[in-house]
Amino acid sequence: MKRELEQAIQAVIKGVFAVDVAVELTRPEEKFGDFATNAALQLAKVLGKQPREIAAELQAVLGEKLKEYIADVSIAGPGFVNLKLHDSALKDSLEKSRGNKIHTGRFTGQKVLVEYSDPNPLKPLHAGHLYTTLVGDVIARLVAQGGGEVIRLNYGGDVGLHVARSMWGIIKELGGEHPDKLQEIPAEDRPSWLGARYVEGTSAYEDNEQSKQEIIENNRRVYDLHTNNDHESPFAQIYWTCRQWSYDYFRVLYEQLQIIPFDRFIPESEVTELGLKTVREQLEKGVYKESDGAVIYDGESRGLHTRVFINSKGLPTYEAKEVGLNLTKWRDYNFDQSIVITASEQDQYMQVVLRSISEFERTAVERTKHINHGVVKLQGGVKMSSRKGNTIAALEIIEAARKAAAESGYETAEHTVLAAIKYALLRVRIGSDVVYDPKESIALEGNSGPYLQYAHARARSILAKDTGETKLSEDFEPGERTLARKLSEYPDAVDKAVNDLMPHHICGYLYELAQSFNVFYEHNRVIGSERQNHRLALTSAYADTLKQGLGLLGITAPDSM
RNA sequence: GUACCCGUAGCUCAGCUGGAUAGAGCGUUGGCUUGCGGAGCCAAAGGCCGCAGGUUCGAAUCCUGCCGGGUACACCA
Repeated sequence: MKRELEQAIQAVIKGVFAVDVAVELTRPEEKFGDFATNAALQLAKVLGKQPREIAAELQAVLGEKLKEYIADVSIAGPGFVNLKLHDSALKDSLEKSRGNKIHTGRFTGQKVLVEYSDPNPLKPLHAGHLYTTLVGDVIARLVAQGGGEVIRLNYGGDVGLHVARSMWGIIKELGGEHPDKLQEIPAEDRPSWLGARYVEGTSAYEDNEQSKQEIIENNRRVYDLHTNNDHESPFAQIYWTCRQWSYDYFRVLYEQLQIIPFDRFIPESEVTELGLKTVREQLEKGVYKESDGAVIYDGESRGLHTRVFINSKGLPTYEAKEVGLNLTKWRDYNFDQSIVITASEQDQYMQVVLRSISEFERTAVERTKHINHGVVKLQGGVKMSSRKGNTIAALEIIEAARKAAAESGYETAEHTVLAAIKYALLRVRIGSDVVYDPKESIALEGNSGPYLQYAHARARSILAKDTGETKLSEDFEPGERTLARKLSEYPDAVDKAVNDLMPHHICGYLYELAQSFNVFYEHNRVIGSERQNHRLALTSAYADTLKQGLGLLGITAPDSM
């Protein structure tokens, strides 16, 4: 509806003023109308006329040309042209979008890679992983909604200094390289046990020169064990066992979170060789340079940071592996678009890597989009650094939510806890930091996931009372119209979320929608009313829209709670 | 020091490709409610949109500077 009107208005403007402008309709306050355009304001300068004068001309022509849809055209303020739909047109637009899967088309026919979550084996999962996992899941859903063929990728560092640190802690705790001793650790303790070993290894690396050397040696041994395909040596056995523990744990967590499964896990060890090889090749072509025995990319002369890709020991750093990852994606998928979602602290680093790759694989980089997100803080605002071990663990967030649920005073199912967490993290614009308040997230009043679940269940319970005909009528009473108008905005909200790849637009819309319904419901009887069929239809459209929107956010909407 | 991000109500956040009186939620204060799930509804108080300039008919939104916070800056990821 919106798009048709925009095109029609654009054509009218061209006809009347012989000017091409991009008309974008906005949703003004209800008292002004259903749609508004500031085209007259924009045209004022071009045409050298008063905005209101232009608006008046538009008003006359639009009222005539669009009378099929538009009941009223008015001018307000400095020169806004406001359009009010006929009730029948509003009804049509509701029915058209009803039940149909909306494809905005932004990604139609495109193969789109979405990489997110990216946990490292042998390292604790922190709150940021939880966040990036949830955000990534929804972004992938949005791409699919936009008609894209989505491939979900999960990249994880199973080689590198961080692994070497954990290995150091593990071996020390086991009193030597004794893989058999690992069996003594109960399955449920393994994630936290590994996490503790990582923290020990990290402190040792920082505080003790001898330990540091041992860890550096571990790093080399881990790489070697991959090149030699070693599964036999005690060191290798420890490594593979603990690596598997981590992957098992990730899987459990993802299932708990009810995210759509990944299509592929790419461990760093899989792309290391390609990365190393490529960087060496491009070193000869002059893309990378040697400096102090290391291979670097000279970002500084291009306004970026200079970063090391291969260290002076000949081992690849994260940068070289990232090169390998990007080329692997490009070769394996030949994607139309590749989206990578990480914390914003990686932003400048990623720029360097991509910039370097663009010198020899330009198209791949042009099609790559890096989305930064902020960090998650628990309500007190504690900062986190996994290296220092003072991280908020992913589980802490979940436990905090459960605790708040237990104290909430209503019966909370697991799906409600999940809804609380997801919604709380998703409702904030991607890029800014998120302060997670467990109590607020689980609350049934206010802008929360559980509130929306409840709102949905409540509407369903009305519908369950009467199975009579649900049919929209041709006219709306004022209270009904406000709700219908809000309902008709759903495609716009989804559109916006898909185009910007910003889930919070959907959160905002859904919450407004629920408020609209509550107002309607408070003042208008549904069952037993003369307009029962009509109002049931409205309620039904509302429940479906809510459910569909929550679904896009990966949040379930049960019929009762 | 350099670069990037952020600064909107007591708190948590929308609004930022410039446009109508800057919006929500929580909290605070007052009211509604013997009925479809009141977990709601109605209303009030609460804002130099960090500060100062600039561009513009028009700036929370764009530009510059400053202040405050975060992050990253060579062999970690």
